[in-house]
Amino acid sequence: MTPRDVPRPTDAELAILRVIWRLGSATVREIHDALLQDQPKTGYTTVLKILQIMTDKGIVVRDESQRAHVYAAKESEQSTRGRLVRHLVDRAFDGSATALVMQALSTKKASPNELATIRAMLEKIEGERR
Amino acid sequence: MTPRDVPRPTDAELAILRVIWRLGSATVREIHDALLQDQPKTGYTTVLKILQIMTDKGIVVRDESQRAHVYAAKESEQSTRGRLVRHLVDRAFDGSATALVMQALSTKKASPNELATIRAMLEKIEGERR
DNA sequence: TAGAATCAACGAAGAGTTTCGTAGTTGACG
DNA sequence: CGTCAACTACGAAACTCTTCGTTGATTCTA
Repeated sequence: MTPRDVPRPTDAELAILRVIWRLGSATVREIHDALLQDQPKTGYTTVLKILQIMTDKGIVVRDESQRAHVYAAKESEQSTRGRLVRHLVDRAFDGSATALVMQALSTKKASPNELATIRAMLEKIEGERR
Repeated sequence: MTPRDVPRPTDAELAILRVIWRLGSATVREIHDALLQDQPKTGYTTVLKILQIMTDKGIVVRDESQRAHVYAAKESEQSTRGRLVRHLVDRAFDGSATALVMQALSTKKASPNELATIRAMLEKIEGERR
């Protein structure tokens, strides 16, 4: 029940997770095909193996009712992203999420639209504060 | 000259790097002592070994003029943080730094002071845009 | 129904990470 | 000058990650 015991996904696992999140759930074949659209050519059995490992780790759940097993993510994309951010903040930003935000803002240029989104988020937070 | 060939630091390497950044430069003994202040008890030779590996990787440079070698970071904290953020953005946020900013803002509560800092950064970016 | 295609499972190899014990060297000091 | 402390170097062990070949079972199809 606690998402704490789900380990952070590795890079290869995260690439697979992103496909699953996008599709909702998927078979090995579907994931493999989706990954082929991107740069790296990953073998079918490699994807299968990683999914089996992820099942052992509890990162995904497997529906075996069909011959082609269907995999789904156990944790939401939002929640996983949160854990990854928290880990980076702790490892490299002395626990300061603000420092990471500053870094991210200065690194990449955001569109006016995105800036407005961030601004709205700031106001929402400030609104909750008072 | 290009910072591109410097690999991203691993977790253990990053812990050491943070000490070096804080002190400017340091010997193995100084780093080891500093790390003992934190939770994990790491052996002296472990720290030494990782520093040797980091030297091979080009993450740090070593001054061997003294018996106790003095290590310094090759890349600034700012620059390394930038690379770590970029990596996470690419891996987990579809390349959208804004999405990561939103995630970081919603995850952690920032103080009014920090919010003001972020707001100032936003205005600076918007100022540059026009 | 026989052969082809598809699938999961398994094992193993190779690379990278982290840990630390041991050995050998250098310098300080009584 | 001999001993002790501090230091670097080396290598190995344990572990994880990633990759893929092989095997055997199931399903499709000509």
